[in-house]
This record gives sequence, structure tokens and C-alpha cells, in this order.
Amino acid sequence: MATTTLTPAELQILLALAAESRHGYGIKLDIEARTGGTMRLGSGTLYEAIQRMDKQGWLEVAQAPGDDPAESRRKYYRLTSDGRSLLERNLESWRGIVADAVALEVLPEIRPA
Amino acid sequence: MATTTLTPAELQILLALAAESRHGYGIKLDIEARTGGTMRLGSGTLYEAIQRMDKQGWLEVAQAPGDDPAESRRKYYRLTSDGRSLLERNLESWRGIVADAVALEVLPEIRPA
DNA sequence: CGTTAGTGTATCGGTCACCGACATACTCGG
DNA sequence: CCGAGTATGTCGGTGACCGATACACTAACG
Repeated sequence: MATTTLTPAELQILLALAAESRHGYGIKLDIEARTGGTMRLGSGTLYEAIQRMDKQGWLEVAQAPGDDPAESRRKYYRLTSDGRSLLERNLESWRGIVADAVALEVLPEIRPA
Repeated sequence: MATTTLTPAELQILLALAAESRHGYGIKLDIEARTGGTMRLGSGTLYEAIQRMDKQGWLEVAQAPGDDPAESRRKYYRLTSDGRSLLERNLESWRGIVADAVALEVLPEIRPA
């Protein structure tokens, strides 16, 4: 019953796959872009995490979009529904933590324009 | 320049100390209460993390509030300014991640009353 | 044409956070 | 008096993470 807690790296990988299927290296680039370069995964972390999560059934191999021969080396992955709901639960949990921090005045409230 | 990334356990410990100084066991209880029992730290995780963070200068030993003799066994800790700013930076980063998730429609937007 | 930088996947050894079991000791209620 | 809860701490094992290394392909540049 206790929700499985994702590591920050795992969460970012699932989030990278939330919008569309990507290959490993594409996941890496997406995370770097989205976090403004703050979070960078080493290749070990990246590929080992993908394999682990594949075994867990949180993501699965997908077919490459288009028939570009340059895609030949790439392995695409997509979120499974298990992966998506796990991601959602973890993100809700982080949202709660951030809300706690705002309540404790550790973080300022976001002021709407 | 790259902001040190706190582990979830470390972040919760710092957050527990944000409002007031606490002793180790009090930190554990606060985290359990605040997360509704979702996050529970083993004693190893707890005391090892405290020692580590003390060495890093993110928290420091504080005097016990009151002179209750029952406090004798307890070791109180408080946030340092380094700890507080590190916590803030990490929480802002998590807020950004949650905002990304909302933008990607992984999470629903919070509806104001 | 050769070299370099970038793309792409993968493994390996080392380090370190985490975990629960264990140790120790005090307090309080039944 | 005895068990449950409080309180701090160590220990060995597991596993996530990291950078180095390996290999292969492609594109740009001089």
C-alpha cells in the first residue's frame, strides 16, 4: 500500500516520457533541457535505471516514430499505465511537500499576476 | 555552482527543523506526522544523515528548550543559514518539477475554491 | 582523407545513502 | 516488575549513482 518512492533520477526519466516516447539519449537531453542543466544523468545511471524500470513494468520498448534509417541504433521507450500512475502519485507527494514548505514559510507563496 | 541535490530523506530532515529545533526522534515523528505516515525513516538513515549533515554544516547542535530533566538524553538540532538556503533551493527546484508536470498534463492544476 | 566532436547504447568498479536488526538505557503505566 | 514507548547509536547488506571505459556510427572541417 505504501506508494513506491521514486529516486529523483527515476522520476525525471518517467517525466521525460510523459509527453512522448523517447530513446535513452533523448531522455538525457530532455532532462537537461527541462531542468536548465541542473540535473545531468551519467550514462550509468541512465541506462541502468531504464533497464530496472523496464523490469518493473513502469516503461516499455516502443517502436521508433518514422522510418528514418538514422533511428536504427536508437531504442525508444514509452510509459506504461503503471508507470504513469506511479509518477502521478510521486508528483502529488512532492506537491504536498512543497505546500508544507510554503505553510512553514520556508518558501514564499507564488503571487499571481 | 550546481546546487547540491538533497536526498528525499535529507530534505525531510531539514524541513522538520525549519519551524523549530528538534531532537532526532522528534524529527522522525514530525516527518511521519507531516507525510501522513507515508515516509518513515529507519534509525540508521536518521542518525547517519544527521551526523553527515552536521559535518556539512547544514544543521548544528542546539540547546534543549526548557530545563526539563527528561530532556537529558535528547540532542537538539537547528538549521544553519547554509542549511536553510540549501533547503530553499531544493524546494524551489521541486516546485519547478511539479509545475512542469502540470504543464505536461501529468498532474491536474489545483482548482482554487 | 583523416581527425574530431557529437550521437547512441552499454558495462564495470567504487562510493555512499538507505535499511532493518541489534545494542543500550531510561521512563511510565498497568 | 514488565512491557511499551522514548532516545541515540552502530553494523552489515543492498542497491542507486557516478565517471571511466568501450564500441560504433555520422557529420563537419581543414
